[in-house]
Amino acid sequence: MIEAAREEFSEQGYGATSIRNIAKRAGVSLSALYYYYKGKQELLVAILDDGLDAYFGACDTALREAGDDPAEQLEALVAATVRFRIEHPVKSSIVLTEGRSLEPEHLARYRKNEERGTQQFREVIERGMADGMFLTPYPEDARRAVIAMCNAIAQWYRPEGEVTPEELVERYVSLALTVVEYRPRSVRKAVRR
Amino acid sequence: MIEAAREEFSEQGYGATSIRNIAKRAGVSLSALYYYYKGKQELLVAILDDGLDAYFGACDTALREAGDDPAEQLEALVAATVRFRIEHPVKSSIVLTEGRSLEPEHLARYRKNEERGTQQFREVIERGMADGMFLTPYPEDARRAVIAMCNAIAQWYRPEGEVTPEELVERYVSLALTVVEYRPRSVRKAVRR
Amino acid sequence: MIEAAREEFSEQGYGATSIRNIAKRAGVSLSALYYYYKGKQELLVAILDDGLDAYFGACDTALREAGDDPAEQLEALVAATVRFRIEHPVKSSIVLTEGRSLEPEHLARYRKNEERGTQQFREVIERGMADGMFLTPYPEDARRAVIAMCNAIAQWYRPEGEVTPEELVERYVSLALTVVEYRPRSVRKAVRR
Amino acid sequence: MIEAAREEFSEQGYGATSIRNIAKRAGVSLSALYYYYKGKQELLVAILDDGLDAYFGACDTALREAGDDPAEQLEALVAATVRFRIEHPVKSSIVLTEGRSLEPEHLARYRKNEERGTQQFREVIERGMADGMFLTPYPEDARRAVIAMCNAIAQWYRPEGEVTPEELVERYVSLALTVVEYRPRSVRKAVRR
DNA sequence: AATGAATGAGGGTTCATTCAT
DNA sequence: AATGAATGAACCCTCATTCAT
Repeated sequence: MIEAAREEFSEQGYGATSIRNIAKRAGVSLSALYYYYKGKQELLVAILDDGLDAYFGACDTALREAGDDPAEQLEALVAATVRFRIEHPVKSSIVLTEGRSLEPEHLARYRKNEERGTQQFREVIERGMADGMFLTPYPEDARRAVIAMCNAIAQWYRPEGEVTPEELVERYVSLALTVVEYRPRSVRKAVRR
Repeated sequence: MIEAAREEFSEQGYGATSIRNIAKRAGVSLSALYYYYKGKQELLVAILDDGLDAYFGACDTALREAGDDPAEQLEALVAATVRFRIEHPVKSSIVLTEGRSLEPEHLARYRKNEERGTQQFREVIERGMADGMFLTPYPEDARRAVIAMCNAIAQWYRPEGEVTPEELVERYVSLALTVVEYRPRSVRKAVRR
Repeated sequence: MIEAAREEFSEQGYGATSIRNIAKRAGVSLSALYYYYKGKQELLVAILDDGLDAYFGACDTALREAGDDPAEQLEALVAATVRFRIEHPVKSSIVLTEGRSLEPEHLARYRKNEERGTQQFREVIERGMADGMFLTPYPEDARRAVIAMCNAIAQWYRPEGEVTPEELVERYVSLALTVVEYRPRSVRKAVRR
Repeated sequence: MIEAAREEFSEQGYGATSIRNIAKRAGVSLSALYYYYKGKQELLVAILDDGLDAYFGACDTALREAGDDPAEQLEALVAATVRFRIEHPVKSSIVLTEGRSLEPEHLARYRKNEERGTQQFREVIERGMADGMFLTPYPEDARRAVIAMCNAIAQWYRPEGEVTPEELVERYVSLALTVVEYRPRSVRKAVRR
């Protein structure tokens, strides 16, 4: 039911989706849908909440398993994000595009959650800068770049493609480290001499 | 009139936009709108066509002014894209999000145009790889990353911000070169020795 | 439960009242309501029946306590009606306005009951006319006037007002006697001479 | 169209009336109805406005044609009201019952208009009291009684009945004068002596 | 060149009611 | 005795579009 809504929203956008089609797709009666959700907007809220929770859950787990090292943490975040975009392209696309369809009362909470995602990356990158591991002259833009490239995966990735998910994760981790101009400690020492 | 449509489409999405609101926003009668455009879909087509034309025009000009050097050409493409996203955020957002709202008959042409944008970047990067100027191990993913980070600008850039457009162009050019792991000829020579 | 229904019907009218709101107001589940009443219409019937019974009960009691004198009986009827309208404005308003919402099968009985109320007044006034106590040239219209003015109380009376219920009863009794042009026996004798 | 709405509202009440039935009754398409009226509520407002205007227009005319004499003016008001209730029972019933269906934004204006009707009667009666022509001990209640009895006509009067409209007007004028205990000047003089 | 009037389809939502439990 | 789940019909309203003028 919520899955059906997710797909419809994702394919046509919130505004263009008819709640009747959602019901039809879910194989439920229109009224049944209204029995469980107060309306179209509440469906969207439920979907967005779920999407954000799932994503942040994955991020938290990844961060917990990573060490303190900023590079490791950035790797963890990127890997988690890439995996999430690959495994949940529908959830991803809704979270990434339908925030604007929220009515004011739910928008605030959503924006705060969104900001939380931003902050996660920002902190890691800032710590990497402080440690001298990330050398990018534009940390904020680098952060945006990393996030944007990971998010875009949801739009183009198809499981039929030749690249395995794990291979893709590896690539994006590598790309992200390149973007922030990561220099491992050993190299830095070598350079210093 | 078309400008009004652009703004409505951009704010609410094609599906959620009412043609009446477009007319109201444009200060025209509903019938007048139908006199100039056959319908909602044709408005979208006109807007998308115009958006793509403007963007590709800017790319072509930039490429023409750049030399043969792949690095220079990548710089030109990135600069043109960033400028376009900054100066035309509305046009950009529609082109980047409302392709899915096209009915089948117009979709094919649109997809081809989209592909043309992809191809532009791909060719430049491939030439840079061939020349040994770009060292990224993942040229396709690097290309996607560059495009994604440039496109994202349309979503977050606000003219009130502290960064001037030209400063931003410079940053993104720099980031893009980082992503493809650009090594200028002189450096390469130095390294070789 | 029935009280909740009464209030909802009275505030918004039968047609505009939702059975869900009744249940909510009564603090009962929707199904519970259906367990005790077969449906919306039956609720209305119960309410109307109760309203009519209560009113006619009050009238009967009043008439029984009054003597045979038509003036006394008219006083009794008016006093009973006024009191009922004051004390039961909600019951009153439903009985007075929602008869039209009855479906045909219940309408007949309701109309007969309504007629009974009419008849009560009519008989008393006719006897007063026969006795020469009531001199109004238009007994039927006088009857309608008396009933209408008493009924209207349910619409405007507010307990916060300055007039006490008993004072109001007295006034309306007086007004009713005026309407029928009551002349006590003694006066009549005096006039005859 | 508005006439159809009037009849539906009058027969079933605003809340129970379907806008589709109004359209059907008017022989118009549903959309056509919405082309001329913004919605159900606006239809009601238009109907109430029209009803009040028509009634007050009749009152004004009647008062203008009457002299300064309070008795004459009361006669004029009663006659106008009775005629209006007879000739426009549908308009009357809506104005008299559907005020409660107004949404807050229109309610204020309506209440003010309603009050204007009240005031008209009140002033005339007060002047009659001041002149010593009306002797009723309860002028406010007498006013309410007169208004209530006139208004009730809309509910019961049927043109097939035996009483002609003009005969009814005469009766109600007479009843009203009885209610306020009108004593013509000549009589009062006679009594004084 | 331009518009007011009109339409049928479909929008989201609520309804009174039933049924399995 | 009492309820949560479910339904189909109907609700008010807005939609994109057409057409006579």
